[in-house]
Amino acid sequence: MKDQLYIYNTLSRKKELFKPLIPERVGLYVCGPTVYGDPHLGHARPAITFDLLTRFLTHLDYKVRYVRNITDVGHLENDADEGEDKIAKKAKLEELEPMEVAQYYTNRYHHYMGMLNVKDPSIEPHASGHVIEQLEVIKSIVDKGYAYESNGSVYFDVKKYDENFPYGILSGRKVEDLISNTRILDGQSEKRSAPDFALWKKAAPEHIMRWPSQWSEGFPGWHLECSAMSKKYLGDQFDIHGGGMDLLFPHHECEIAQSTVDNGKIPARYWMHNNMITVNGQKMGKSLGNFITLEEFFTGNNKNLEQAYEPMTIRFFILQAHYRSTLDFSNAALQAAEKGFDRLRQAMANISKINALDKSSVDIAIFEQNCYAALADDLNSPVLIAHLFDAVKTINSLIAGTQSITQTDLMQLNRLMNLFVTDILGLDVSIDQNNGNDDKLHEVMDLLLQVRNDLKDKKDWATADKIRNQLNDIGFEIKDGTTSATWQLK
RNA sequence: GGUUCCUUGGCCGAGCGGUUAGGCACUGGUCUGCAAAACCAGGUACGGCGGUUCGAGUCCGCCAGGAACCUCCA
Repeated sequence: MKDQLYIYNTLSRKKELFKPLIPERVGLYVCGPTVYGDPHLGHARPAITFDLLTRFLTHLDYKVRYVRNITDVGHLENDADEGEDKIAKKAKLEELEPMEVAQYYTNRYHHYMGMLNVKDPSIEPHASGHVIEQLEVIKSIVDKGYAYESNGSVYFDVKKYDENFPYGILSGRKVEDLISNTRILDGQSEKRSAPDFALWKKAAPEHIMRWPSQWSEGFPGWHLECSAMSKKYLGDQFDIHGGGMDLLFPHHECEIAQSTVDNGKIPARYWMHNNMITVNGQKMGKSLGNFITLEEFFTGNNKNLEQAYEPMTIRFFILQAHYRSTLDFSNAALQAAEKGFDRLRQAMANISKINALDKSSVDIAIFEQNCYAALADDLNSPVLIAHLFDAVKTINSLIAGTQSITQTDLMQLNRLMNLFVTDILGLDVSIDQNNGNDDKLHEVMDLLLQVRNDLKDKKDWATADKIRNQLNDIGFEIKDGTTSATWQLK
């Protein structure tokens, strides 16, 4: 199984067999959030995608070191020459220390990712805590002659790089095109050429986030933190680099250029990019202002939401699409996901009600094989889920008595459902908190249903229906069986 | 303008040359006092036009429409 995982590599634009540099170990670096705003649905996608990846790799017995950064410096707005740091800008706006802003949104990010059942990475380095490492990378690049100083700032020399290395191998861009297609250069530009990018930026007097360096008091450039921190925690070269497709260019391209000069090799061997979540076919994003925060999804407090959605509905919704496809948000799609997930969750709870027989009409081995094959095929979670729904049908049929299963197969079925649904897809199917874990409530409900049963025996349908309807209004779903009834909270 | 990619049934979404993806919704049946749930059954879609092939949503070309990136963005 381990030697059959195929991953789509953006570098080659092909699915490739995954082979780690060091057997049994995987080094994974994923671009995390810039903490200057509340986490929205778009942030959930890479978090869940790479959570699925680490869960699966871990299941395959790899020892995974998962590094996901927190960007709390850098990421200039507008043109580099007049850019303003996003965190600093927000801080000024809210009259806070920049670190207060970063801390606040970092906490929020952690909280909501936790609700989505996203496991913490092994290391979560902050850019602000790695300025020294970033300065070292700059020095290394300057020493090798691929960067130049200009007015206290340091820029990466893309033209020179392109003479000796393949600039654009990830995004397919050509330097000449970049030069000719860039808008008219700012007259005061400190850059020699349009595609050059800042490694170090001299701070304007009003700029509050600043560190000393041999060039100026300033701050590190956009793309540097990932080069510096991946090197520190994963080495000169590691296995997988992940992030959103919108980071492909220029961020990851620049990262490759920096690290290649610094270490003499491309930093990661497999580059994975998750696609965007869209709203009406358009990317959900901070700048477009069409994003819905996770808090809003969970409370329903947004004009575009018809209702609140549970975190697991959101997770299921995202996993129902392949990570490399765009996923269009709509209430209808989310409501469909909610119902589908509920059916899956219900079936999971019902496995315990199945009676084993001495013969199986179901083939568990094929089911298992199908599930693994789906995951091994570039993490095809929608196909995996399709197979899981086949199992749901099987479970329901077993309860309905139209199929049979042996004790051995039943245990295997139970194990596999838990493995794929809970452990690997990370879907929390527990319905405890939702089902009233109050013993007294159970007793009262049982009493009520017993009374109703007596009414039914007397053919007092009016009163029996009244009880059922009103319980329904309160939020209890009543399912009548042939002899007794069961209930659950909706 | 450049680079990359997408267009599948009522909706969401798989599919990588040849047999039903799956979910939601819908229709009929079974069960039920009636419902609900569940089970059984049902609808045959692939933007347009050419081409390759015994055979094409699936490969190639052209056209139409859309998206992402080329400024920060997951």
